[in-house]
Amino acid sequence: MGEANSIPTMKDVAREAGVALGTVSKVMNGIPVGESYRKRVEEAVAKLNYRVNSYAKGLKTNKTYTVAVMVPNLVSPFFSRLVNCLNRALSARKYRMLLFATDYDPAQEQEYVILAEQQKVDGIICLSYNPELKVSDNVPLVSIDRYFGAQIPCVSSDNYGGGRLAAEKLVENGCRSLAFLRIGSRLTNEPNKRKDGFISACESLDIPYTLKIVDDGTPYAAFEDFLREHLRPEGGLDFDGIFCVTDALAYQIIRSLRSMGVRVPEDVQIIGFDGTRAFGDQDLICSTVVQPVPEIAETCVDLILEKALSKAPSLICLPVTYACGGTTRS
Amino acid sequence: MGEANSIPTMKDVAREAGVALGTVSKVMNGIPVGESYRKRVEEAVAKLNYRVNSYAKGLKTNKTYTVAVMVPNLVSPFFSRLVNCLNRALSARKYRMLLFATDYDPAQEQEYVILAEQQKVDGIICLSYNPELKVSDNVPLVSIDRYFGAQIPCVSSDNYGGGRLAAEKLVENGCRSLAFLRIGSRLTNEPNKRKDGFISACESLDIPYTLKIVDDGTPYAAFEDFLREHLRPEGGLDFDGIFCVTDALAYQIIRSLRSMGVRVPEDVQIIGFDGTRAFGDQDLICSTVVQPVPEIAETCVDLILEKALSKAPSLICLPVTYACGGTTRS
DNA sequence: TTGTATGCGTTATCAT
DNA sequence: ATGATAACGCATACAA
Repeated sequence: MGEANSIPTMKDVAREAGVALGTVSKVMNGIPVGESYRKRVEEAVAKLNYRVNSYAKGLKTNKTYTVAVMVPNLVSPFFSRLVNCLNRALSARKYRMLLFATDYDPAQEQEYVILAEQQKVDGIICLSYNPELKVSDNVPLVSIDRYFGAQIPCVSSDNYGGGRLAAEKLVENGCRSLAFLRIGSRLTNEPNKRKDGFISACESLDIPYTLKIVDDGTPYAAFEDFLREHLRPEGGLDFDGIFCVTDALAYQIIRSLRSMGVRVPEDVQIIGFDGTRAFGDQDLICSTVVQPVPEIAETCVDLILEKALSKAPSLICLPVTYACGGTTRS
Repeated sequence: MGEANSIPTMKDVAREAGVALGTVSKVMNGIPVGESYRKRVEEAVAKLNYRVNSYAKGLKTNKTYTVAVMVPNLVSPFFSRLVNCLNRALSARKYRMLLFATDYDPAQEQEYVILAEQQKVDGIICLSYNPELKVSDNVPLVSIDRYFGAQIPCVSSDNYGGGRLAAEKLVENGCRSLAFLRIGSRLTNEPNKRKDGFISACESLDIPYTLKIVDDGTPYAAFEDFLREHLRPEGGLDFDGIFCVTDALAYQIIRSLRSMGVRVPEDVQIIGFDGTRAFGDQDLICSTVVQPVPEIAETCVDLILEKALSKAPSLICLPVTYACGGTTRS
């Protein structure tokens, strides 16, 4: 009795195989044992359908092969692509992913960090909107898109370079006057540098530009008002190129413009940011600055599994690329 | 020494508070203890920044408050919406999510199930493409969209009803001849019933219909060929309404038709399936049969946490709704 | 090379 | 109500 319908343990395997407990442990961990022993153990494992208990193992070894990932949500294409790549990167290294969606709520973020700490994860990868997130310093942390300080590595796209690239591409395609549109968090984060790069390029190219920047939560109508103000009676707008801070915003702007009778890209060319594709893998939504999401994911995972996290660089910017999605001339 | 920089345990808390180990355990689990004791323990916990070790706890209690979720990927909008809702549903019940993306690979699916079993999860929720998936019967399993047998509850949309609904809506909107387009797995699964419902409605309404059904992996060009075959010299197609098995397919079909000069919805009306929105939360891609994803997620989580999974219904179909996304007249 | 014994951090069963 | 102690399943140092 006792072995009937309950989950088998190492002890059961040892008894079944007629060997000692330690021998079973060695076999399960790939430590050399006599060939005949190994075989008997393997047979017993198969017969009993035995699985090592990661909880008992983790308790002993202080290693859980689990990494927590924390993002605002999974429906935004950038986040879902990111989590998808992180998941692949972790799986490839035999790690498991514990996933938390925070809905941009700082309180929830803090709560999930505590949960992850309890879970004794081997590390936390987060894209956080809580500037004062508290994390015990005995659990490795890597941040995406937000710089927390020198001790915590931050991985992001080269947002500044991406902003420059967008302006340059618009000008290359014949634009003579540009606009930058942004909606986003007021918190300082890496994506805010898209604007700085854009302005920098405009100034070195000596191209006039307009900015329309609003805080998260502002109704979209603010942008429609802005566009209408710049509509010209003879058709077109006061500018012939627009850089939108994300593809999601670009998508809305394009809709608005078309409904106003402005042609894209004939009257105005538009570049977004992210590299979003319809249904994740079909065509681009718009011309865009593509974030290197697979590389971001790989970098985060490499960092978090690194022993010497403390002497890792505090900011790693990965190169972006430009892709034409039909809302620019090329 | 030993307590200096290492992670505090219950023993440390007990010593700090000057109480017994068991007392600390009781406080951490909300079991009544004397008021003065509780206070001293709480102070010690705060001072040491103590967190219970879920691994040790899980080892004792055989309960991990963790559920494994397995889906093909996170970039497909339906999957990412599903995982997003599952995550919310689990969080709300204080459960954690272990996430596995299988990339439609049966071997990986089997491997992840084993990982989940080792992890002693309290249950597995999966959307599987492995018809012979083996799961120990001591871990609760709930399936989405694939019927594994009477012992394993399967949750899905009312795909049959959705197929009927699509046909009915097209006819309501004036269509007199319909087509059904599908690409998908040859494995029997619930979404295959969309076709059956569609046909059933066409027949009861006495409306002629055409089917174009291809296996996963077939190049999309097969559909373009099909459309071209049915192009009429005088404009339009041999049919004036199309039901596509997913929004993703509908999106491609709409593009193809427009490039062929066929107007949507003037010449032909189109309905997809899923309820996909641009960027997860913006406008619909097309007119569509909306899957009740939040309800599917809630149902799965309720089932998996249920004690008596064995006497749960073996198939639960949740009601779908129709939404106009501009590719039908209404 | 194989077996034995101890302890990881917690809960739960006991006496007290 | 509180304190001591034995498990939980495993890895490992040590003995054989």
